[in-house]
Amino acid sequence: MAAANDQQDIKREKILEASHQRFLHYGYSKTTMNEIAGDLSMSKALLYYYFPDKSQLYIAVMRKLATDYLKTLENRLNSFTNLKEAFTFQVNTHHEFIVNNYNFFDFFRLNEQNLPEAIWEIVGEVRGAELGLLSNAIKTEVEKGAIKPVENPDEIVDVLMDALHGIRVGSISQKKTNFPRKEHLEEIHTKKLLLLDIFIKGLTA
Amino acid sequence: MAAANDQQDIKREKILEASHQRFLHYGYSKTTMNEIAGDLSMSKALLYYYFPDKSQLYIAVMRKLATDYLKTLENRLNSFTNLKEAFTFQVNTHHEFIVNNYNFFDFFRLNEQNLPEAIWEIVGEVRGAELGLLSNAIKTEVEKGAIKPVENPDEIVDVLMDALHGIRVGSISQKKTNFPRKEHLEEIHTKKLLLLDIFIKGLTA
DNA sequence: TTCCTGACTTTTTTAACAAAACTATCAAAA
DNA sequence: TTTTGATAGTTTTGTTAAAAAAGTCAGGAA
Repeated sequence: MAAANDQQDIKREKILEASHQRFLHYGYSKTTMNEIAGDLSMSKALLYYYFPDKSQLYIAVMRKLATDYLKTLENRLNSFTNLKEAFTFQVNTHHEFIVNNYNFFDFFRLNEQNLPEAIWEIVGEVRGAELGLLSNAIKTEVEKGAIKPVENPDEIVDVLMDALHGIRVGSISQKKTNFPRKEHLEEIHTKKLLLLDIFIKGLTA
Repeated sequence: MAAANDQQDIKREKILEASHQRFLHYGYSKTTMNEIAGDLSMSKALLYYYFPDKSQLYIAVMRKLATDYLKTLENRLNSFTNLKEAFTFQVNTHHEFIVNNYNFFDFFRLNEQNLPEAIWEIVGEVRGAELGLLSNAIKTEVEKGAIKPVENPDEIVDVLMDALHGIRVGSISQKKTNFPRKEHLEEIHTKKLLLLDIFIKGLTA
C-alpha cells in the first residue's frame, strides 16, 4: 500500500513538473490539458484521475512553488546576524522568486479579478508566513538587546511589506500596470533595497 | 472681445462643473453627453462647440482638479515648521482628495490599461510637482541645518511616494484590486501615517 | 482493485453579424 | 458668434453558430 502510494506520488510529481513548465512558458490560458498529457505521453483522462480539474492542477503547482519559497526563507531567517541582513535576504529571495517564475503568474495579469479563492488562500498563507518570519526577526533582535523595543512588530512588518509591494517603476510614464513588466524588475529591486535601508534606520533609530 | 471671451469662459466653467458632477456620481462610461447637455438645458451639439470630444472634456475636468489639488499643496508646503509636518500634510491632503473624488476615478478602475495619453501626462505632472515640493522641503530642512544632509532628495521622495502608493488593506483577503475600495481608504490612510513616521525617522536618524 | 484510455458530452471561447446606444458632425437658424 | 435638430459614423451590446477545450465515463489492462 505504501508502495502504491509512492508510485502515485511520483506520478503526481511528474505531472506537477510538466504542468509547471507549460504554465511557466505559455501561461495558464495558453496551456491545454491535452498538451500537458502529450508532454507526459499519457492520456488527458489520466490527468483527471490525479487532479480534479485544471485550476486545481495550477493551484497544486503554485502551492509547491510557495512551499519551496517559504522553506528557503525559513532556513535563513532562523539564523541571521542583524535585522538588515534578514530583511535584505527576504527582499532578494522574493525578487529571485518572481524573476524565475515570471510567466507563471500571467494568470494574475490576465484574470486580474475573480481568481479562484484557493489562489488567494495561498497568497494569504505566504504573506502570513513572511510576516511571521520577519516579525520574529524583529522580536529576536529586541530580545537580544540589539535594537530598542518595538511596540507592535506585526503591524510594522505589515506596513513594510505593503510599501515594498508598492514599489513601481517609471517616474514619467507612471502607468500603473497592475503587474510590473519583466524588464523593470531589476530597477524595482534596487528601489526596494533603498526603501529597506531607510526603513530599517527608522526602525532602529 | 474680452467680454465675448469672458462669456465663453463662464460657459466652459459651467460645462466643467456639470461634467464634474456627472463623472463624480456615475463615472466616465455611465455618463453620456446627452445627460450633461440635459443638466445644462443645452443641446449636445453645443458641448461639442466648446470641447472637441468627451475624453477631452473629462481631461479638462481632471486638469482642473489637479490644479486645485496642487495649489493647496503649494500653499502649505512653502511654510512648514518641520519635515514630518510637511509630509503629513501631503499625505492628508492626498487622502482628502481621493475621498472627495473617489467615483470620478472609476475611469481608472475600469479602463485599467490604455487610457488616453493626456491622462497619464496629468498624472505625471502631478507626481512630478509633488515630488518637487517634497524634495524642496527636504532641501530646505537640510539648509536650515534641521536635519543632516541627504545625498539625493529626489530619489528618496520617489521611493517614499511609491511606498505610500503601495499601501493596501486586508491582510487576509489580500486580493490586490488595482484601486482600493472606498471603505478601505481610512485604514489605508492610517497605515500611510505609520509608514511615514518610520520613514521620516530613518531619514533624519 | 488500481491505473489507464478512447470515445463521448458539456462548457467555454471565438467569430460573425445585427440591433441599439452613443459619439460626433454639419447645415442652417437665432 | 452661438445654438440646435437632424443625421452620419462608431462603439457597445446581444445573438447565434462553429470550434476548441474542459471534463466524464464505460470498460480494458495490469
